[in-house]
Amino acid sequence: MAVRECRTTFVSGLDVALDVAGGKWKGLILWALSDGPKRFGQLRRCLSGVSEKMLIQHLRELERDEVVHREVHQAVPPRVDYSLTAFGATLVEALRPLSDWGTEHRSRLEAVRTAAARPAPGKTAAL
Amino acid sequence: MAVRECRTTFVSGLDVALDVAGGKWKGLILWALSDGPKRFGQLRRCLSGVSEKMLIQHLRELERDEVVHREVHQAVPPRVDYSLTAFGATLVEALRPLSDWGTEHRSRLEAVRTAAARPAPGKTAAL
DNA sequence: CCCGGCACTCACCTTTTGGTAAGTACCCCA
DNA sequence: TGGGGTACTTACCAAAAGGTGAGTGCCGGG
Repeated sequence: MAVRECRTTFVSGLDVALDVAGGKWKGLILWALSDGPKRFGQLRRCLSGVSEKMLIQHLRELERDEVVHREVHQAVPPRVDYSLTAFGATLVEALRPLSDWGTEHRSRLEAVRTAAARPAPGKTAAL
Repeated sequence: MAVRECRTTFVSGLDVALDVAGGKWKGLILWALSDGPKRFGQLRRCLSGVSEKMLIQHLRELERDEVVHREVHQAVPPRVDYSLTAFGATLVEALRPLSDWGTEHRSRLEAVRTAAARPAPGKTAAL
């Protein structure tokens, strides 16, 4: 009830976006698909380390959110193609600055965290 | 070993950035501080719903990553000011497009998810 | 004199997230 | 005949993230 200490408007935009793109593998999936449509098995091989369960789960969520399109080809061995929708492409674009930021500052962050992890390196921590 | 099915370069930029800004309240904290320095209690009131534990934990991580600055004023009632560093400001900028995207498409996403949540609205789901 | 606010810290618990491993149904190839 | 590839589903588990509530020391106000 105070005079307004802080801005509360907006706020949630980030939550919304991270709810869509915030899974462990979603960025990778989006990125892989921004290179062109891929089949399920292709994606699995691209995202080395991902389990089938997580890959499908994330793909289902991305499909529900209409950022990826799933197309089933009725064929002898099952064949499913995943691709970015136009909407998905806007998300990838919105993600890019953040990705660039991370790429640009990765080494700085690593250094800073390493330094923070060991309390007494050699010099006395002045304070 | 294949001819290269997909791009694996980069990738991690997003992971790095989300590791810094990806907590439940970090976006809110960053946003609140981008409006100007705040005291601990002020932040707590701004981010209604946050527990003290999470607020401190996130602030400590942001401080370690050098995106926020913590300044203790030796005073009769303890007084601590938190502010964005210049580095933190670059992160806020990188976050903005994503926040804008979320704000812009929130209602679309809500609609799509509501529709996906109820399998049979009125029409028989053919299949 | 006790209560509340300041800025925390700590122990414990629940929820969410991600991972493992197995099974399904079908087909081709050796 | 059976092993591998296709695209999944399911049950169970572990780890991480987040939340609750209490305690700390010091002070001013009612």
